[in-house]
Amino acid sequence: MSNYNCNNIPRVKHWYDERVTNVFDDPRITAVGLLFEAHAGLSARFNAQLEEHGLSAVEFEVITRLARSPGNQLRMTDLAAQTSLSTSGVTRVVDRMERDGLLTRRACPNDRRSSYAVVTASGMQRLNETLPGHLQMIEQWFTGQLDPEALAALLDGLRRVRDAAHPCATAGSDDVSPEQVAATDNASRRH
Amino acid sequence: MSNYNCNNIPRVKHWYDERVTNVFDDPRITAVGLLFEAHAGLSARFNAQLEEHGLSAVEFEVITRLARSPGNQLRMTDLAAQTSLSTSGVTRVVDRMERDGLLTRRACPNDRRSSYAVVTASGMQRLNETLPGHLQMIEQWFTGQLDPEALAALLDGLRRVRDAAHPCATAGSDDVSPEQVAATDNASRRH
DNA sequence: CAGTTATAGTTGCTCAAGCAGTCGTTGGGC
DNA sequence: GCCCAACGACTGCTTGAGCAACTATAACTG
Repeated sequence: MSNYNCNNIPRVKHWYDERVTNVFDDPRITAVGLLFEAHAGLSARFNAQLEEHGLSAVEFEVITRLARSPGNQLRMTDLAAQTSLSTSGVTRVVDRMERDGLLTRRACPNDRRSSYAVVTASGMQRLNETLPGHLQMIEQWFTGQLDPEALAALLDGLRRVRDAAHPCATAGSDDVSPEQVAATDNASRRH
Repeated sequence: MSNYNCNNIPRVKHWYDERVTNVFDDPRITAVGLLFEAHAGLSARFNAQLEEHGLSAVEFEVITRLARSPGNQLRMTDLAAQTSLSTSGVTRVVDRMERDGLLTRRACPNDRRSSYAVVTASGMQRLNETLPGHLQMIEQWFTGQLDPEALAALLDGLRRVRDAAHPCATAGSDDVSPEQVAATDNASRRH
């Protein structure tokens, strides 16, 4: 669904305010629609594949960000910062993932307030099982859809939009971005 | 937050599997990161502006899709199809918006199972208050960030990705897309 | 060193959303 | 005309997430 007729609307005029009835053709609206739909479509594909491996998008992002960090670990707060989850959100994801054996908590030696979330061997294994398929999905539905120049142009445009609109990601390192894959939804509320 | 250091990780090797430690540089990952972060950034900006007018992203999408439909109304099911909300989700959003006076339900004359969600005058007014600012946001954070050719290239790329990845939107009409603005999150689960 | 303030993480509460089940309605096959 | 499958909307239940309050620790200030 979601296809359907998607409204072959005859663009009727209304007594209220006829601006409203025409405004929807605005190229700006179309542009946003494209970006958002591309995102939604990719999310859907990715989620399906991740689910095959028993991971939600958020979990995948969490485990990914941990795995790429030194020692396969990150303090809860830093994890929150990277995942665009709130700290309480992180507490709970880590709860679930710890329960599932993918992660463990480890006390931070120099700061007794902090604790690390650490990927377990089992978590690494899960990630290794999941990643190749994930990359393949990206290739199949995204990067592989365009020839190199078109892709470069697309990424270039995206980068500029990202740099403008994304309140943070720009700050820390310049091309940090890799794999917001999960964030996506939540991100909205916080920045 | 979410900036922070975003990990200036020295890309340590681990005994588990060194693939994992390098894989994160993969350009495919970066590509997805850009798209998702651009989306997240724009969502955040848009949400902030919508909130000023007392609308959530979902509500904005709902009212927008209704307003652009003949008679400013749509059957609940069709609305669900267009918004990438489940039908029960639509029931509830419409509940809330009806409570807030933005929408009304109207019985469908020829099919007693169906009912229409209709935008009220107050709802139209709210939309009219909200839209100009919204368009301005799009301009400011998205389309205005790129010169015309770059924008065209970006949109072209997005369209191809969208057409490939978005399970539906392609079906009904070909450029239906306008304003998934809200969807974005949910979409994932359904397609 | 004492007292204050800031930080890290967790927990209670609320809310939005989906799924699955329900009820009424419709339409097709006989 | 009767029966049964399909459909449209709604409701109960569960889940995931954020906010705000709370606790313990750390850091600062005098």
